Amino acid sequence: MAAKLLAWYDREGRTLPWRIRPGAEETPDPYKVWLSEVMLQQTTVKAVLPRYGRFLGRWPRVEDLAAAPLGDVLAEWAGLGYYARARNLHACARVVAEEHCGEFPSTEAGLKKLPGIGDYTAAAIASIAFNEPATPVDGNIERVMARLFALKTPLPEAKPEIKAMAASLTPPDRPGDFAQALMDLGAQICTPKRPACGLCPIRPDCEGLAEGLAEVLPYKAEKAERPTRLGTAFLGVRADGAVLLRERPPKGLLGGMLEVPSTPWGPKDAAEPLAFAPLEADWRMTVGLVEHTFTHFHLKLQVYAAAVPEDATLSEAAEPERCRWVARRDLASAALPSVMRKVLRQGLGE
DNA sequence: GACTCGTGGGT
DNA sequence: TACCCAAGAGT
Repeated sequence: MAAKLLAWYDREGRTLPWRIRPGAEETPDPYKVWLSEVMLQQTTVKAVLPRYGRFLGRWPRVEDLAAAPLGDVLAEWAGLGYYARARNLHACARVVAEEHCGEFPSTEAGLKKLPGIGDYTAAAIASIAFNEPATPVDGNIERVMARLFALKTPLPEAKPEIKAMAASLTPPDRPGDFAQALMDLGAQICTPKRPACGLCPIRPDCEGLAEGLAEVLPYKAEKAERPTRLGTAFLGVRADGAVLLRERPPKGLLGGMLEVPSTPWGPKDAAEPLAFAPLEADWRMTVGLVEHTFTHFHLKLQVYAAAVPEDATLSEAAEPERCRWVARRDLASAALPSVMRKVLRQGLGE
């Protein structure tokens, strides 16, 4: 099975900037493997491609990343989502630079001690960058294994079983290529919907296909429904065009990123939203409603706007020590998450 | 084990 | 439209 899959991978595998082509002389750079793996966590290859190049160009070595201010890293990450990844990436770079002389640990166990590196990423780096006999299991590999073995146990209950199956198939000589081959198979052939079984190199081995279940596996536990949260945001604009923004607390949702100041987001609107305004002004509801969907809730943000004088005093309710005026031309490169870019786009016109 | 934590694209 | 889903980690 592994041999057939590897032969397919050598022939049909994707060419990606962080990947060394099978058979090449070059040896993988653990820094690049790590960076790509963290960026790819729950994120599509398409979304990562342009960001990976920018990131690497700005911070070519782990020491460069370690020396950067966190705010710069968050700004570069803006729009990619799951911002704890960027915070952990930065923390991890500092640990590697300062405590490991700039060299990543080569074992799965050593890697897993680092911030932002969990089961999957530790096994991925160990196998891909260091040729260690580790078996990463991502969503693709879960799907491929569930189908290959016609596994009817639903996820996430099936995870230990799947890990054992994948480990039993991993060839000792090419663990990293095998993992990447499974991931490419999952991304290109063994897709979640309408898998291209006719093109699959391991079709004869697939018990799921034999049982007519390839398309419906893996089974999954039902997920909770998403509630809706409401809030009111205050877009203050100075005569020179600068916008009032605020840094969010360092952890939690959008931690460390910039936001348009707002009321807390709750199941109901604040009774007196204006009590949360960052300053006294003629707030008007001209912008309207901005809607955004996060992983586990929908947000409906009512946006007020006001022209603000140069000498306006920030109110204590807005926590002025976290506030700053940002020039219009600096917005593009600021640490603004997508939901806040949506607010600005709608509020500043376009 | 169950939550929290983003975003954009595909169906 | 309303889901589903993507090279998951931390608590």
